Amino acid sequence: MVRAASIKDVANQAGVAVGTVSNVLNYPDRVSSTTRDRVLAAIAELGFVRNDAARQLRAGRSRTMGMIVLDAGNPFFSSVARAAEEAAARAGSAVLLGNSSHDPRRERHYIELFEEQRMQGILISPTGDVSARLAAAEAAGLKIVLVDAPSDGQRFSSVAVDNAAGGYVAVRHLLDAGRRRIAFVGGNATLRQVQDRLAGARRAVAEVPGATLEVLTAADLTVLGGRGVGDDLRRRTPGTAPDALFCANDLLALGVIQSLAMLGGLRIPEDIALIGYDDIDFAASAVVPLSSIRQPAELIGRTAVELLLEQTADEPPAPRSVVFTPELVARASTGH
Amino acid sequence: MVRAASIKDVANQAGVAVGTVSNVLNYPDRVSSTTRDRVLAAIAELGFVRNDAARQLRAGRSRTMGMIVLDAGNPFFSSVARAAEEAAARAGSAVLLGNSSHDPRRERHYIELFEEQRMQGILISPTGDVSARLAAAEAAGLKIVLVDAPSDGQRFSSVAVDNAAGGYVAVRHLLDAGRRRIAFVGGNATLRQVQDRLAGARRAVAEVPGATLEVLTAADLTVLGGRGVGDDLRRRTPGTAPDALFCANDLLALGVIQSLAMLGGLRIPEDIALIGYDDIDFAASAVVPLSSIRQPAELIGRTAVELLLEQTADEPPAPRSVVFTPELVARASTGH
DNA sequence: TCGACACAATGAAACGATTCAACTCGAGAG
DNA sequence: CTCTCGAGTTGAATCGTTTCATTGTGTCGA
Repeated sequence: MVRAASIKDVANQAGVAVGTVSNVLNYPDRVSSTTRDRVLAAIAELGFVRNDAARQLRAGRSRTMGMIVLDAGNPFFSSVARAAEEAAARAGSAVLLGNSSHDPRRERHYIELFEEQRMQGILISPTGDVSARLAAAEAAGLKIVLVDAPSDGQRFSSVAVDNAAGGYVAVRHLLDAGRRRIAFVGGNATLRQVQDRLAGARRAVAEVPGATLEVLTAADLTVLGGRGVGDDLRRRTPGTAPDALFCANDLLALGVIQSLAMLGGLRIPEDIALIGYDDIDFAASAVVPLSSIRQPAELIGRTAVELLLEQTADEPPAPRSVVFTPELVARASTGH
Repeated sequence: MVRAASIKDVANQAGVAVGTVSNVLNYPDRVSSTTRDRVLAAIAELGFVRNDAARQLRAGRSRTMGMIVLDAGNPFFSSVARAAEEAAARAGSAVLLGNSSHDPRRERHYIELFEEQRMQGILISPTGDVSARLAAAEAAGLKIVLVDAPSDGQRFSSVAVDNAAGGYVAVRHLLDAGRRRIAFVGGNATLRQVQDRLAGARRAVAEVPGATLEVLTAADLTVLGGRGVGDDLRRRTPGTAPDALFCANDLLALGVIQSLAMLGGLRIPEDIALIGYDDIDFAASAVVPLSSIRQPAELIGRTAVELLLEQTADEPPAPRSVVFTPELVARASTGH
């Protein structure tokens, strides 16, 4: 096969004009059934597949949307992505996924890729402050929806979960269990979600006299990063370690559990209580079942697609921000 | 903004011909530095972004490749995908991800999407027998690499892990621990990987007189599916349950652990030993640290991209099949 | 002074689909 | 028999880029 069949080849084969073939593909009712059958037969015979680049060039825009997630390996994001794909498929659209891995360079790379491809829009969980870059993409006609991030001054639609509330609930839960020397385990400090969870945590601690909040930094927001923090804690002199840990996500918390519970030293929850964030499927099956803050991942993904499709209308409404409320799930790691 | 800036607008702005702008973008050395600077200034001023659809239309093919995975929520696949993305980025290419979720319809949808987009190629973990569909895509010029699946008669390049060997090693390990009433927990029976792991398991059982192999079916290859199997086992009359379980993947095994160890009844590994497959990060931090069969996910992803790039050469070599060997990781769930 | 040569820059053609004004052809009305 | 109408079909123009043969310009050697 030297060259893929084009619409022109189909037209020749069927003995009709190219415009007619195009009509068969896009407006079947405009074509008489005999002609239509002849064209469809030619298409089947030649194995013709429409060239989306050409269609897009003429149409000015693609029908697919791009999604950029912070960590495709995090079950929370894969749930969000999956729900988004399904919602898009139902609407006759498609989602293609890029994984920034918290790396602004890779994120930028995907934004540019999507912009070059003139995608319908971008669903993005930003690594940090990319609003300038996104504004440029929007100026080029892409619709932007921020996912799991608050709207940037109503410029873009967004779907988020109230991270400050989540952080507050998590630490409040630890305080209610009688813990006072709380530590927050975060990673990349520039990440908005993490900042907000920390802010909520601070607010909860401030309400209880005598309670303190220490901030620990993990290498990254992964199981491995959490294991590192756990290793550090085990090396502390007894009594100086916190009596409760609030981890910025479940992966971190699972890493801490791996380090503490398996390699010995501190016991969970007796010596140190632990709560994570996201309530991923693995949280319930950890060595010590992990308390967590549940976020409605599917709902987030679905809503993100809806917000984007809303913006693709001829007269798009003003950008909207949807905020969900997270929910405490108490398990053994905090004494339940 | 009515319309995104085109190369023609840039040419006007800079006072040069469109061909020159194109040269600045693609062959900067062909252009004098003064002209180049002028063009670059115009590009910056207009916020010009190359329209990839037009470029592709002219070039005949995209520079990005599509990847279709069976389950983006499975950490094994997300590791593979991530490694592939990185390898592609290093080669100046990009990977966009689609998630078939074991659904042949969604898989087909993505294949067609990639074909319409005239992607460079497709990296795919097929759900079942899609070789006819893939052959059509190949005839249209896409390069195909089968990922985590054996080659289909050398027609396509492929990168796989010897699943039969993995299944054999897993069950051999259970037998060596003195277990005799083995059960295999699989899901979708049409999945080649699962079939092969079962075949390896059968071979190991056949070598030991008195050993038996029962096959249990999970609703799907997820944590939830495993939990269902665990619930069934707990309801069996004592003594009729198997004394060892080989799960087709770690998600299943973790689900079984959730059901058995947490809700009580059978103890792991005393009453029932357990081994999974993939050795995902969460395996080590389970309630009972999970023995597993490790697959080199990063290596698989990287190799897949290499095989694809190999095929994009002007004179592509014959398709190659790379097969890796899995490795036993023994932990507490089998008595270590 | 002229020709040869390299280097820059030009601009028309091509890629494959969609769009749309124009055309054809019967059927039905007058 | 002519006119109108509308359904069906046609094919040229268009989208934004790349390619490449052609033209223009300046330098150098003879």
